Amino acid sequence: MEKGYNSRVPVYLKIAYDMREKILLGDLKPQQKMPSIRKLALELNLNPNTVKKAYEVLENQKLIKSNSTVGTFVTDDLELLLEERINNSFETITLETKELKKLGVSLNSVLEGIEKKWKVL
Amino acid sequence: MEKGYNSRVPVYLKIAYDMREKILLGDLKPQQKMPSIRKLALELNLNPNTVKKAYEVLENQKLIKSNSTVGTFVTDDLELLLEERINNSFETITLETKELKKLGVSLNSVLEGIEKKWKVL
Amino acid sequence: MEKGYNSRVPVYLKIAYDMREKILLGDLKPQQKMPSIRKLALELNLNPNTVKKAYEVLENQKLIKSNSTVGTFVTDDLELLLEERINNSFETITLETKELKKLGVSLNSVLEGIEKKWKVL
Amino acid sequence: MEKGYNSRVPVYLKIAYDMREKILLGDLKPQQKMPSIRKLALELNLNPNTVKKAYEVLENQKLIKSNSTVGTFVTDDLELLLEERINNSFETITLETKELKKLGVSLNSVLEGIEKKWKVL
DNA sequence: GTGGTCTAGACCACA
DNA sequence: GTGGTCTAGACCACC
Repeated sequence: MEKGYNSRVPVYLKIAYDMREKILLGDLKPQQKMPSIRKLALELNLNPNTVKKAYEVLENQKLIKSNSTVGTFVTDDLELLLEERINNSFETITLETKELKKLGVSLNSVLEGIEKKWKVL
Repeated sequence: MEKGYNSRVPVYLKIAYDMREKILLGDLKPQQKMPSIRKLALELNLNPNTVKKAYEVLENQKLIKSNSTVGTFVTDDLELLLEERINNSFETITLETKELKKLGVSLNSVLEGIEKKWKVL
Repeated sequence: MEKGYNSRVPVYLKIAYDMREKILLGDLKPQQKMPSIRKLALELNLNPNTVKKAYEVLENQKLIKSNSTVGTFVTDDLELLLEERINNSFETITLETKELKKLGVSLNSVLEGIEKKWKVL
Repeated sequence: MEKGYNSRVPVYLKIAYDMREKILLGDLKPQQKMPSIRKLALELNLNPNTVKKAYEVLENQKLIKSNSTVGTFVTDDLELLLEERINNSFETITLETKELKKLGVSLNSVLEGIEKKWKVL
């Protein structure tokens, strides 16, 4: 879909996404120190501001917490946070399901639709 | 200026929601004329501007179409519109499902969760 | 690995919460020895690591103090700690109140809202 | 409290705060166009990136929505958003109140504490 | 014209 | 060392 020069996902989002994966998969554990902005920038051959922006994204998602003069750390409330996320997702799904029911879609259609997509996800 | 603790959703949104229900349930049919803003305002004992705002919401959702000289009408593309809505809902559900999968929730948990809620909806 | 739809809060947090209650309510008194991790794990039919994690939470909150050779004890600074907690809560409430004022909520709405909830708490 | 060179609130937060005020007070209305990043930067004699950062803060708060190639606009869901904010604040206050009750604080102390602060806010 | 991204590099406070 | 802020200025895509 995209290639070369203009791979239209911003660099800072890719970094954020990668680090998010590492956190979710337990590669980076709660309370653990993240690589420092400068170091990661050097390593990835990027401007520190770009890395900073990635970290800001993760901080907005409460996955990490920055502490000036010390470093950046994976949140210690990770499990709680994930529970919250899961509940939120279920809530959204419930709302949309409600909508579908009102629009005349059957329960089976909904379940099948989800099941079919699940494997491809 | 002052919002009480129990004020919850603004009135104009409630009206929009109610009229939406009537349209989706076929109580108001495609191409049918909506009650005039003034009449509805009188009936509900509200400021016409509030009703106008509700109608604007519905028009943004393409459920109705305003024709300044003649009145307001339910869209004639209702079927198409509903299909679009259904697709949108499914898309949202797919996105959230993707999120849930990544967060470690099983397909069965998702399906069961939806099924359980469905009956109560 | 797998989180069911109804799993809600992780077990170790529940335990931490329960023990916290016991400490705050004076069921476990300052300087008193906490049940040993192994004993509590047996009693609750849980993995000792789960209990250990709960104790870590409480230690982070300075409610207990671990002494590797002797055991785990309720802090002796409990009074001071409670005062701190109360101040923190008041500070949070003040911040939120400030927000509410800016959003146009009246003092009476706030007070009434709190009073109403208080009885149900 | 602060003066001169080192007034320790970052410029971008001041801007965000000012614009937020304008939105909440209705000075900038829902769906209305915000001043463009470049124009505001010129006007305030700042680097566009600084203004951009301020706008990012507001966008994170869902108060505004950026639309490349067109401009930045006050959200059209403002009323709904504010309702949500109010409910959130009340929820937080309720949680903290619950905490205070458990810590042995009386209802009157809580109400008085809030009332005293309210005037100074 | 608009916002979005990214670099290069400065200075700050804190410890 | 750390993160936080800010400037200066480039290029991009979209319309």
